[in-house]
This record gives sequence, structure tokens and C-alpha cells, in this order.
Amino acid sequence: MKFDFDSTYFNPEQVLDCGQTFRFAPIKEGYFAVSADKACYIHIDGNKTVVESEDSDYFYNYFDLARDYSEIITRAKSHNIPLLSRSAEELKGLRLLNQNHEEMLYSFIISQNNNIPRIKGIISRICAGLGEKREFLGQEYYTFPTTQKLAEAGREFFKSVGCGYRDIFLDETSNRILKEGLDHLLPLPTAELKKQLLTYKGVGAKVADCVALFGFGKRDSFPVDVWIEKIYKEDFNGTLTDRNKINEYFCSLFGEDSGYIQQYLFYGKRTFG
DNA sequence: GCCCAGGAGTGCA
DNA sequence: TGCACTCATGGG
Repeated sequence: MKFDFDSTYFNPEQVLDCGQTFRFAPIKEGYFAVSADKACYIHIDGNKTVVESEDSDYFYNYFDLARDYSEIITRAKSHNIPLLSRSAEELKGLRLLNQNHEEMLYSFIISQNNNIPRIKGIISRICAGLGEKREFLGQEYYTFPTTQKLAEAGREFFKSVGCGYRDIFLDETSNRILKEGLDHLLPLPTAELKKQLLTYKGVGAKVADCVALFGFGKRDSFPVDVWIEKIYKEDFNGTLTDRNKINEYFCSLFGEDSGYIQQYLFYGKRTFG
């Protein structure tokens, strides 16, 4: 089944390529995107973005389509920061995804001190090795592995798919989640959630913010990585060097819109400098 | 061959 | 608490 949505505020390339998800690939006129154990084909047709899948409800929520992004963009522009205004205008089709919290935790542990093309490759090999093979629209794909599978895999598996020194983080964290679960963190407010996420091996401030933002819907999070540091210096004339302080600066500036604005800035800087 | 990547853990002052 | 050092890997 399929549904469509005005493509002005729903651009497949911007949504998928901005660094919040690692499981998608160009196919035909659009993209094949996978989340947890579900897949969809997404493409633009005229002035509509069409999403074809076996679970429309899931992907309607995944793509955050109940939210009005025109208001977010208006507020972003009101700050009168050149990079942000340009990003919000040219990337108005970007949306923050509502992704699976376990998948985000494992994915962003892998992301540390790593580059996006490599992260995508590693996650792809983990899914191929431990996930279930499925097919949609004649396209083969693999589900994201369960915590049980990840916990059973062992460090050698993670090494073999290119995780490097992060092997032990994935092994320890998956075994902990196997015992404790992760759903008990779902109802926590942002600050308490981040505090709890920091107790997992391989999770520091930046990864915790990404997991909170993309996996737990905490839009008042503002992940600070090397690109945000660069933006802070070049586009905000900032002088702080401590990442936690830079995080506080941006969160107090953008409040409830922090997560959206972080993505406009991050993807905008990478796209047109 | 070097530099970098959506950083985090550890040890030591 | 702060800070330097180290940690695999491969794309550019």
C-alpha cells in the first residue's frame, strides 16, 4: 500500500541523506529505505512524495508526517543567522525521523570517530550477518538484528564486519540490554534519559544526544560533533572549546527547536558550506 | 602515505 | 576536575 504527502516539506534525499539514518540506498527514481524490520520505497511524483510499504502507519510516524514543519522553519529563520536561514529555506524538505531506539543506540555507538559511508557499510554487514532476510517490491533487504542476536554474536563478529575497537562496546551494551531491556527509558524526560544513556559502554555526550534525538523523539537535544564545532566557530563567532558548554549554548538559544535546527545547520554546512 | 571521520575510555596530575 | 593519549578502519 502507499500514501503521498506534499513534497515541499518532505524531500526524500534531504530526509535520508542528512546523517540521521544509515540504512537506505538509491533505487529507480527514489530510495529504498529500511527501519528496524520494515522497508519502504520512497520517491517524488510531481509535487507529491510517495511512500510505498507494507505498513503505512509505521512509515507515516517514521517520517514524522503529523508535524507542521512550516512553523519550525519560520522560527528557525527568525534567528537571523545567515547559515541557518539559508539551510532552513533550501532544506525545507528535511524532517526528523522517529526511529527505533535500540537501532539508534547501536548505530551511533558505531558512528563514533567514524565517517558516514563507513558507518553505513558496517551496519549493512551487521544486518546481513545477524538480521532476517526479507523482500519488498522484489528488493532483498535484512532486518536490524534483535538484541538477542547481537548479544550472541561476540566480539569477533563485530571485528569481522569492520567495527574496529568498538567491538567491545557493542558486545557489552547488547548483553546489558539483553538482561535489562531498554524500553524502561522511553518515558524519561530528556535530561534524565541522557544521564542514563551515558552509562552504556561506548556512549558519550554526543552519541547520547543523537540517540535521544533520533530514537527517543527528544527534539530539545543538540548533538555536538566536529561539524557543529566548526559551525560554532565560523557562523556563531563562538570562543568556547568544551563540547558540553557548546551544547548548553545552543540548547539555551534554540530550546524546544534545538534538534531540528541542529540538523539544518549540520546538513547545510556539509551541503553548501 | 597522510588526514580525517556525526568520539569515548582510560590514566594521571 | 581537566587534559593528553589511545583506540581500528578505510575513504578521500
